[in-house]
Amino acid sequence: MIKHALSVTRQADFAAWYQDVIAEADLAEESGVRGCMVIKPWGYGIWERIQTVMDAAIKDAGVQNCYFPLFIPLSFFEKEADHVDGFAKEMAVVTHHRLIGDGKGKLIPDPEAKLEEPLIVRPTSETVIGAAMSRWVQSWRDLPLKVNQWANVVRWEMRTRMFLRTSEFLWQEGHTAHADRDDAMAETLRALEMYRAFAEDVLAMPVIAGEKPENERFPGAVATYSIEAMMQDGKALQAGTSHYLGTGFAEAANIRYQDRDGGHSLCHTTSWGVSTRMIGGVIMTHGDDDGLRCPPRIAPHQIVIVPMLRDNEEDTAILDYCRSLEAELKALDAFREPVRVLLDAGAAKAQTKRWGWVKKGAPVIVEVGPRDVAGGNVAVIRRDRLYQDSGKLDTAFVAKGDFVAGAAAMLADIQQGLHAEAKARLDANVRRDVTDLAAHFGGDDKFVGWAEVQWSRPTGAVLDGIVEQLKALKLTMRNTPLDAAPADGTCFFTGEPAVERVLIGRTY
RNA sequence: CGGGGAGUGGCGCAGCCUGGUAGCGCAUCUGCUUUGGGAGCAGAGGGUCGCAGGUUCGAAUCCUGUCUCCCCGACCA
Repeated sequence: MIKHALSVTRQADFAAWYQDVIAEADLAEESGVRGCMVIKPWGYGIWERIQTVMDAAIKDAGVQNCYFPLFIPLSFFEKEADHVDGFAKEMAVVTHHRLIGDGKGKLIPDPEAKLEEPLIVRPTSETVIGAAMSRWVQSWRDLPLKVNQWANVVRWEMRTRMFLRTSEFLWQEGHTAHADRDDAMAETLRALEMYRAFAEDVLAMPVIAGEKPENERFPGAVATYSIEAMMQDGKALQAGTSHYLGTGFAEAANIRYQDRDGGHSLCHTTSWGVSTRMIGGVIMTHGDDDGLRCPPRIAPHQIVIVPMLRDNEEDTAILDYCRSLEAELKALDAFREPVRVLLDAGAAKAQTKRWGWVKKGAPVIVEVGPRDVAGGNVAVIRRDRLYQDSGKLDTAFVAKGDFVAGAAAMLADIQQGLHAEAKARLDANVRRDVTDLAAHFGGDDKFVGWAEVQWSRPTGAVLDGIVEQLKALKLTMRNTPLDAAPADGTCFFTGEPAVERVLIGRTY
């Protein structure tokens, strides 16, 4: 019987387990402000890694970073009807700019200081960036225009969950303007592919990229694409979105250009984003009953050295040995970056530190005690295979030089192994033989995955009916995978000839 | 917004029904003994019980009001 580091298992209560991982791995905590969290150093360190790698990919695509205001005038939203319809229910509004005492020891908004026009705390920035684009785009020579910002946004969600849906969250939002549909659509799909590759290669999180059905589109978009990841409980997580916005936003913000022939045309715009939700995805993709398993590429520390200090004269020798090990490891590259090493020489007990790093999911933990120093060894624990078959902690005692020589390859192996494990789970849980959704999703299986069915892509009332039918089973359509096999049968819902395949499942 | 739960040392909780000025575990500090699967023993410090009223000789406990957070649901880029 293995003694695990967490008190709740995934099998027993997945939701409680998720919250326990966040607490035990020191990723984040409740802030006392409704739906908002404090992201702690380890959690924020993961976000910084996501930012670093994603930012490089964004810049590689010729997109430039900018920063736009947190506050957006209400009138900006009113210009695009679908957009405001989609967000109206969840917008935080600033109405006053000053407080006064109410005479009872409390502060209240000063009625004299009411804003003439309310300001919205941005839920997304299409409108304010569109206003800038209308100034910046004059000629066909100004296109394409591609900007991105790293920012916080606020959406007043009814129900929040740490990382997955918080009232305030951190993200990047890319916004581009193009001369025509083809160029804008190419950009939309480029961003989608960037996200797919990022999720797979960096987060080790396999995803399915596809187009969202009409009812799941971003408010105001002509087409919305997503990457969908499967969590260990079989639910889907929308981990990134990319939208082709057509000319609607360009019309609302008056983004026009003069073409080669002297005529004026509306731009075609796109927007795309990923957020701190990705961290929730990493937790539910790679976490186990001992906490998080952090993929090496986003681990703030890839290798943590834990000296077994005992407050005696041996400590100096142990620390010297650890420092030389740290220096050797830091000189290495893994994934074409310097290896990130932490020598945890703090005052806590060695065992406490070890289990702390296990729960945080540091990919490799290296323990160094007096016996290792004497023998020139290190004791290595891989987070992706913590236990021997016997249930004992799997600590490998190897020569220090051998460990250093193989460290980069070990990190690559862990990264690859985590991906393979998650990919196998995704593949095994997408079912293409489902004939009865109620039976499949209503059975005793605790963690049902997704069903892929053929459909005729109906619209309007027929689509609404399907959505209602799925809703009764707590199901939604995730996306129509871009790389699915061509349709060759009839629609699961209407019986008409099918045109494509669509994924169905429960979602976060 | 509907349903449920919770606000008591840093954290997690008990006490409340049957009022008598607060207790436990973890953490912290000190000492000694330990040390490669989360140490043991002894001792110490730290809270006036979300907030505001009320009842009472006396309120964490009873009453009224109020605020906040969490969970489930509805909703949702």
